[in-house]
Amino acid sequence: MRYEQGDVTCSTTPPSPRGAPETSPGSPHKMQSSFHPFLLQRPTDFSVSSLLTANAAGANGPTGATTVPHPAAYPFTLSSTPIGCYPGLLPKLAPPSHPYTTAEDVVLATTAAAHHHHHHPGMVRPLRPLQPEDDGVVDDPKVTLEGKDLWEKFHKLGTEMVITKSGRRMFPAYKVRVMGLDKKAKYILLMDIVAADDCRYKFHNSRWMVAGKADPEMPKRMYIHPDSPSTGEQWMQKVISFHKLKLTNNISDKHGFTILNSMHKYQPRFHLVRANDFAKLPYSTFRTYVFKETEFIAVTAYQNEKITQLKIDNNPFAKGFRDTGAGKREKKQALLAAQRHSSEEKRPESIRGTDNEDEKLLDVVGSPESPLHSLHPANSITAHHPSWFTLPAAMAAATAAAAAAAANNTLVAEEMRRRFSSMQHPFHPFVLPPQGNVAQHDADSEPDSSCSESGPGSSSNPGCNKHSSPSATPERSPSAPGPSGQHHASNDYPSPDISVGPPIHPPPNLLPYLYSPGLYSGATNPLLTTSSLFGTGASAHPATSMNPSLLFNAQLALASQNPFFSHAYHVLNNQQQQNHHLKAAIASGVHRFAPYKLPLVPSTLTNNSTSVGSAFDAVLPSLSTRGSSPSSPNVQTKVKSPSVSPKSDKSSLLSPKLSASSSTLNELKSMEKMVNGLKTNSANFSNYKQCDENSVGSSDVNGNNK
DNA sequence: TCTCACACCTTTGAAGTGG
DNA sequence: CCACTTCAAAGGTGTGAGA
Repeated sequence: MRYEQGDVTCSTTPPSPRGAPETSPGSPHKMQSSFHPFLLQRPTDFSVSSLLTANAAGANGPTGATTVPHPAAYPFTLSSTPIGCYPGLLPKLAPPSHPYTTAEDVVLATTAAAHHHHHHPGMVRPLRPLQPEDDGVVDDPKVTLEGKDLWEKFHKLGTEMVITKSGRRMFPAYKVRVMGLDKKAKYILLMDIVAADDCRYKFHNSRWMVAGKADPEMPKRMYIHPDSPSTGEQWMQKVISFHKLKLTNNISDKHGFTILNSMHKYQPRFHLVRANDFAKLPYSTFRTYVFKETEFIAVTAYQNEKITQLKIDNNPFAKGFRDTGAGKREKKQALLAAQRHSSEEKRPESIRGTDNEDEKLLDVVGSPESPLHSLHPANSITAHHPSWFTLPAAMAAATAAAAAAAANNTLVAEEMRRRFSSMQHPFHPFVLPPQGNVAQHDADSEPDSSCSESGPGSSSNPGCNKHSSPSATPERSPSAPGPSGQHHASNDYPSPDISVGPPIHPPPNLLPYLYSPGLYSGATNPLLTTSSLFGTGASAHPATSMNPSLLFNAQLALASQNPFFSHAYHVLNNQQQQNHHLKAAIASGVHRFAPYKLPLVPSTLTNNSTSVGSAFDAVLPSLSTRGSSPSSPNVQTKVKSPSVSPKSDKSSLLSPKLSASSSTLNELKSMEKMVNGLKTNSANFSNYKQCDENSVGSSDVNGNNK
């Protein structure tokens, strides 16, 4: 790579609202991510019986894995009956008007389900928390990026992804191959796209440059692979493609597409979660993998002609624009070629080199000599986390399908399964404060083998902090490939940055919140974005007309911020320490922790990541923070100290001593606001708890699916 | 910077055909 | 009944004009 250690700087920027990746030793970037509860099942490829016992499966793995529920670990609920607190028949059977489920579907489904079981409508809520991962399953996931070569080609030029109002697919498609899974255990695979930094970019003089502070972040949505959940064996048999994920710049999008800001840099992430069903998702450990080469800048129209050409050359849908085709481009290129030819004949040799000017501009970006290079904030361990975890309507409907199945309504169940088997699973936005996502860290928790690479991406600069780069590791010298060699040492592909996210305790009264009219009144913004929730959005007041699904997610976010839950999680955490299963999990690198608990244990940082040279390296502002940067040498090299870097966003999250950063304070304030808003609904919690308790031990079954 | 209509292309699935 | 082919519709592309 072209990064020099000395060029690496640590961002002093406090945890960005957008979150930042937490890194851990050995390339894997373990970030304690908090995810929020939403409890739906996706029945795809699952038998009705499995649907009936979805939750039960959570207790007793479908594979026969012995998963002993530990009620003590879950102070709130532990029913094994999916129907217990999430009863019902399906509400909507008619196919959605669009291939993407909306949260509205979820709400409707859950509402109907509740009605069907004569539960208090207002008490509609997700399935009770399930016992996650105490299954004794030991796996060692290794994830490789498919089409890495192509991704690198784009990355070197500065990948651009077109976003449109109607939604646009990514190209190259995000595909991964997973190995090392437990063959019989079930996994849920997801991906999301997070802001790579706090910058807005512009394409000037054939290169990307920082053009200021980023616009308010768009609502976050997570995409669940349609085949989820499937067994490890099934996942390992094929290439896992997320090609159906669509990008949009339409903030009002109701399809569940991933909403991005144009001219902003993003980093796709892959999440691997071992869970039998969606209901367990929020409480399961997320293994997050980040492939630096998949970083891109969202655009409404291509800026770099080379990117355009690369797309045309490789995307079958764009064949019509290839040179061999008869498209307009051919004519244009022919014309350009002719012009170039004629002009070259007239120009002296010294000037003719100008043709390569663009090349240089682009190529230089990755040059170690470039001053811009020094800005790379690989060490900017800003706590990057999936700070959002939205509830896919598909999952809600799926859960409803399970409920329907439970009610012997096979037709309904089948319908629901059919309906959601082929759609994208949109999640709706809501974001948690960084604190909530960063908890403990275990340097040895993640196998290096699966996450040995993936280098830091771009750089940081004043007013523009790189944070999505999960890498807390220093840049690798161009001449000094990482431990695993040039990109592909142990594997054909470099391992991604990986992080292990924590499960969080479920806010028991999520749905009750959802139906609290007073909570979201007065606004007209249909989207209650996380931004708005945290005061960074345009809308400070949720709308009464808000899409129920979005509202739901917002509720989840809010609920998750409730100190009460944090405390519960803390208790849970302690209790779990007693559990030998948990210990085993910890030993294997999987940790649970209280998502919102501070202080946090910093992770060990290692410098074994590699980075794919990218044009993005040049998008940094001329003002380098290198010299003055508090960048800690400890961060630049392998670090196993909790003190990490004082300027690290991540460190600020991990260490109580650093929690006093301004940004952290702001986030705390935001949390306080949300909590205040939740107080009015806190009474609902007791109801929820009671319900869960009533349903404890009411189920069994297995996950004989498929 | 963004949106839109457009031509060109692939993908998908239903319908048709033959063994 | 199955496998294969054909066909049309749906939908994924980048383009370029216009806002």
